[in-house]
Amino acid sequence: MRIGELSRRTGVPTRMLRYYEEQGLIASERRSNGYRDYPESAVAAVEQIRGLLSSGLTTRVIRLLLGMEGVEGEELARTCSRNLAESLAAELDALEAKIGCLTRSRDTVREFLVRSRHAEVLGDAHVVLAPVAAD
Amino acid sequence: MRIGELSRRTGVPTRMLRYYEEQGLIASERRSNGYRDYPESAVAAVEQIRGLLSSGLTTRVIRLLLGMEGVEGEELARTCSRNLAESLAAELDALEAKIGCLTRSRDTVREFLVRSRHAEVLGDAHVVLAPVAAD
DNA sequence: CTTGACCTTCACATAGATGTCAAAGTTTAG
DNA sequence: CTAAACTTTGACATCTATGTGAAGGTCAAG
Repeated sequence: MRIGELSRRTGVPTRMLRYYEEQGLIASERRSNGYRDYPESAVAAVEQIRGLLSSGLTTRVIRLLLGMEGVEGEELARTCSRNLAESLAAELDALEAKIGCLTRSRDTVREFLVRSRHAEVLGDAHVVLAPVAAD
Repeated sequence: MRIGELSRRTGVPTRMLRYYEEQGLIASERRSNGYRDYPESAVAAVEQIRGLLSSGLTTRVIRLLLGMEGVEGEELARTCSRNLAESLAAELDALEAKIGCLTRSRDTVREFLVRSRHAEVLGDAHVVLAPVAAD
């Protein structure tokens, strides 16, 4: 698909799609006329990138992460140097920290809303999932 | 404590501590000479702020979140307008999305490292916590 | 053939968090 | 008293992701 469609389907401006490509986060073929051509899978890829960016990861780190999806067996041992492994271990710790931090805040917000007399605004999922101990 | 100590204990530059105050994220008393004076609790507060910032939240949202910690009962009903509740519900969804996204990436990285012959770089926690199905 | 909706690259501007430095007051050690 | 180590405010720079617009090529519909 061309960039316009990818943009429509993901809600991401074309400007950003080109930027992500420049940063090595997504790839595209070129048609004879120079237009970019994306595979169907680009939609999911872009959505993931957006999620990670909005979670505070930089394009550099995201490139790192994307670089190791789908790598297996022989390939894996070859491409994963000791040094890369250490970088990744550090990133792993950073990810855990972020997850913990966001989770605590999520619980705070959820609880606040439940107790606020405005629980109506909560999607059904929340009220059911959080059997808050009675006051 | 004064700003220098808070900075040393949190690893956050004084420049940033003043910025967080300007953004309404932390508060401080002033000594007779004009120096800022922070309570012990500021250390934890700053650490939380750092975590949230590194997770992609803006100071605006963080201010929102911090504004509702420790609010209870009567106070709560009064301060939580319908409108605020809706903002918070939206933030809650955004938080869930980020958590999901980061969690998926964390699992990818962890699994990658486990399979990479470089599991040594993993803190003990990981290997134990993730009983990965054997190949 | 022209118009409108695409696409290309390139450049410049903005916003938010952060770095860095300057000028000046305060406090403590020597 | 003076020097060193704090503190204050304020200005200006930087980085990253993003907005915006210009100048021009491509293509399908009329």
